[in-house]
Amino acid sequence: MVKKSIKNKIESKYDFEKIEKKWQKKWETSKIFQVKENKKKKFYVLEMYPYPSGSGLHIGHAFNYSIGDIYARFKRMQGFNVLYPMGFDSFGLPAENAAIQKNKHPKKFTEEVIQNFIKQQKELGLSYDWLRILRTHTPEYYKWNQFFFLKFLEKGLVYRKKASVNWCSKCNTVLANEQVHQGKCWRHENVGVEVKQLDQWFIKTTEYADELLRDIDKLDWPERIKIMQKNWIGKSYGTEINFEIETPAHEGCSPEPSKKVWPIFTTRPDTIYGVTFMVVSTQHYDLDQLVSADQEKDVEKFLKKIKSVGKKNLEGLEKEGVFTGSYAINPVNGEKIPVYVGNFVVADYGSGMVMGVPAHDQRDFEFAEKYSIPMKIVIEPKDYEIYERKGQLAKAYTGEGFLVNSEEFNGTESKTAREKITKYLERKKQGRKTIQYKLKDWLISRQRYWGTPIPIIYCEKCGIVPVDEKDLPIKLPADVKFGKGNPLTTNEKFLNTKCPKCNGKARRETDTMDTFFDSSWYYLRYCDNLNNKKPFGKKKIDYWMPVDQYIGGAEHATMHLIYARFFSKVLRDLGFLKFDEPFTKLFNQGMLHGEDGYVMSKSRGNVVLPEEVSKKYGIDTARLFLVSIASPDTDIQWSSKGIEGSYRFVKKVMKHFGNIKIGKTDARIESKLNKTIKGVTDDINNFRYNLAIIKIRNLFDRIPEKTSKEVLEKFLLLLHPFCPHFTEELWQNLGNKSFLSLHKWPITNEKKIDEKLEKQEEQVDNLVQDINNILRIVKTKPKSAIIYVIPNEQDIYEDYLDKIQKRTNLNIRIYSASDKNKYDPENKSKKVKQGRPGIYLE
RNA sequence: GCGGAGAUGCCGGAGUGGUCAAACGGGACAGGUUUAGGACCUGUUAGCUUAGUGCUUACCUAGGUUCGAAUCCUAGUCUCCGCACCA
Repeated sequence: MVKKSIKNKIESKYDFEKIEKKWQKKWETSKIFQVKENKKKKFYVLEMYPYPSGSGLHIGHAFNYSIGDIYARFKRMQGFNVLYPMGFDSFGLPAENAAIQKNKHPKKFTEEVIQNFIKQQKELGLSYDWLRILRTHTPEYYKWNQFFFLKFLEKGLVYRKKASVNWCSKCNTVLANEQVHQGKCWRHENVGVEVKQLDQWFIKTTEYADELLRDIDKLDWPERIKIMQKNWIGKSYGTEINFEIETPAHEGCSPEPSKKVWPIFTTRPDTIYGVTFMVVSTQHYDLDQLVSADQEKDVEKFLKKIKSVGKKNLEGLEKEGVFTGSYAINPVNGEKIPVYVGNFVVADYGSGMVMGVPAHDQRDFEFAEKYSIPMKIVIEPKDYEIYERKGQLAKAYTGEGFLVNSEEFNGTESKTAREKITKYLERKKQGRKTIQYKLKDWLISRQRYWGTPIPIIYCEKCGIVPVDEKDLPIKLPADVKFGKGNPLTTNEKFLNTKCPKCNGKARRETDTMDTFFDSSWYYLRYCDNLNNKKPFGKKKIDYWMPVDQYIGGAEHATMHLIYARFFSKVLRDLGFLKFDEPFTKLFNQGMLHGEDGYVMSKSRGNVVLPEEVSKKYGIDTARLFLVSIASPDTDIQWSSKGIEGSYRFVKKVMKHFGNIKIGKTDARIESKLNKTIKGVTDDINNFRYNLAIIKIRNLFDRIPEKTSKEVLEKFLLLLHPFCPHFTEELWQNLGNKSFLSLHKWPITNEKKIDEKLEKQEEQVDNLVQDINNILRIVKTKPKSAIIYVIPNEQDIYEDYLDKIQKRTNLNIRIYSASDKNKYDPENKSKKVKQGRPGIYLE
């Protein structure tokens, strides 16, 4: 009882809990953050929507969302019509697994989690337009995934192909790459993951590779993300060369010896005379055709060995291979060279086969050395040293030089030879100039339940038939049995259907879509999320899109951000949109680490919950602190002591506004105010929130006890995006009836910025320092200070008299140096200079 | 291997040619206030030196450019991140 009353006494001055609840409620009931298209200029602020995980929000999320909310509030105050929505990426494997573990249906589980998320997000004071919420697991949303899939199919951007998947025989299901730990299933340590070939759906992202690459330069994105995307797309120029390959007769499949032309891709056609072998990937789907009867056993043995090693092994894997029994003919000189199958060739880059030039490629060199394949030098560098060592190659020479052992091309410089040889091959119809990308087509099939069903039907007569648009959505059946693999494959009700073409017996596709499909267009749906006739209305899209400011983590640099860009481009070509790029600007926030320096996680036990922080300091303080630690694009660390500093500031502001006296303003504070407005506006615009807050704090330190209402109001405006709740409260206390949230952002009045006045501040600081310096040195304990100033500076120091007294803890008297009646026992007035007064302490 | 980012005082972190012994916050220390604790206020926080001064050493290391470098260049060390046998 006693304790409680003390607590109340202390905290009665700043009851943040009450204030925050009050304003959150007011914002909600007044619907001020709900937006519609209008004549104002729009601004679309978007945070990457979260995956609703069971553990809820931690303070790191609060950091992420604060960054966006501050920006949205700022832009709103600047007069833009701001679209700032939130939604949930609610399909996906983790939900399915979590649901299975907790024996709860994924839908129920997910929706409960989302409810909790929303509650937590609302408590952070985020200014979302909650009417625009979307959840990807609802048929209202995923219907359009299916719709777009069909559109893509129509346009020829979808195809079906065999591809390898990770398969656990115990789980009886496909595993995601993250679920494969060192070649074993994540749940069954002793079950090796098999690589199975399954028919899978692909989207032709590669069709847009070139445009995706080209348009990167248009984007106002962090440079490193752009570079990552460029590398990911990986464009390289080279030559495609046709090698004829002879495979000896093979009883059963091919009784006659077969001849087949294989194209290979190389960036170094200048080394073609140095080819001494060929290597095909172990994963190549046509590998069988190359293997002769004699070599069949060896190859099989080798393939088995490779598979048991596991797909993704650590670096430094030794290059290995075996002879296939086939020979290739070098198109330039007719040489017959052996074809190997090797573990170091990537199956889906180029044609899955490479020409081996051991003298001029390090990988080929290692392979040739191991299997004693001859090496032929065809490029000689300008300095001959490399080759004179022991008469043998120590390593491949991969640089430029002049051609040797290359018949008519001898003596040509390697760079020109690339052109010449390519042209030569083109003339002989044995090759052509070409471009290769590292970017691969997008495999969207997931053999899992919790995702969008792929709208395809397999008819016994007609084969693969797309679902009719009018039959969408193909709903995910609710009543399913979990346990063994994808429950859709055993759900007869779902499986059995009729062929839309012939009305005959047919089965549904049981694969669902990769959730990156969902996230590739969700930003469009926000613009018109309640539309049940179309994915979105054209007018609305034209008004709101593209997203002006996208905010999210760098971990999405290559996946989501490429898919979304691709999707937009396709939709543009399908006539749905008019723009090329969905996200004009991108900001990558840093990661918030726990107090121990590690990433926040439950298992580490370093998770800080926003509720806890809120309870102790209020969410305004938490927001302020999170963005003042450092620039928001760097990784930051939570500090339970650091937040005290922000709390102190907030309390100081509350206290100051608790006993203000409205009076006149003066040039000094006006200058400081306008300088601050200018700086803060610029800082927020560029996400330098930490610097903006420093400027705001500096301004606050200069606000006198008695000042104009306008100064106080402008201060609140500047602070509002960071601390929306208590600033609203103080705004109201000043007698305002309207929302601060809707008030216009202050505009800098350049005329009022006076550098002279700013300099005077510095002079005063210097004086205080000087006095304190003397105080430190002097052995006596002076009680007062006499200051001698040049006559025209007298006013400056008198203005600051109170402050100087406070900061030095002395009585201060000021005399003009020219004053004849001044008290000056030690003649210190002699020391007076411009901007530097004389000081006498006693 | 390739590509990217970075290294600042006790800590976090600004600063990217002079206005820098270097913003701001935290911590520590000192003083004030207070019945006490807390809270609050003020100051100090590289070293020496001085009634408010001056000097030296300082922004990863070693060189260099410059009248002048935390900031630019060269080399190196370390840290973090992305891709990874892409022919």
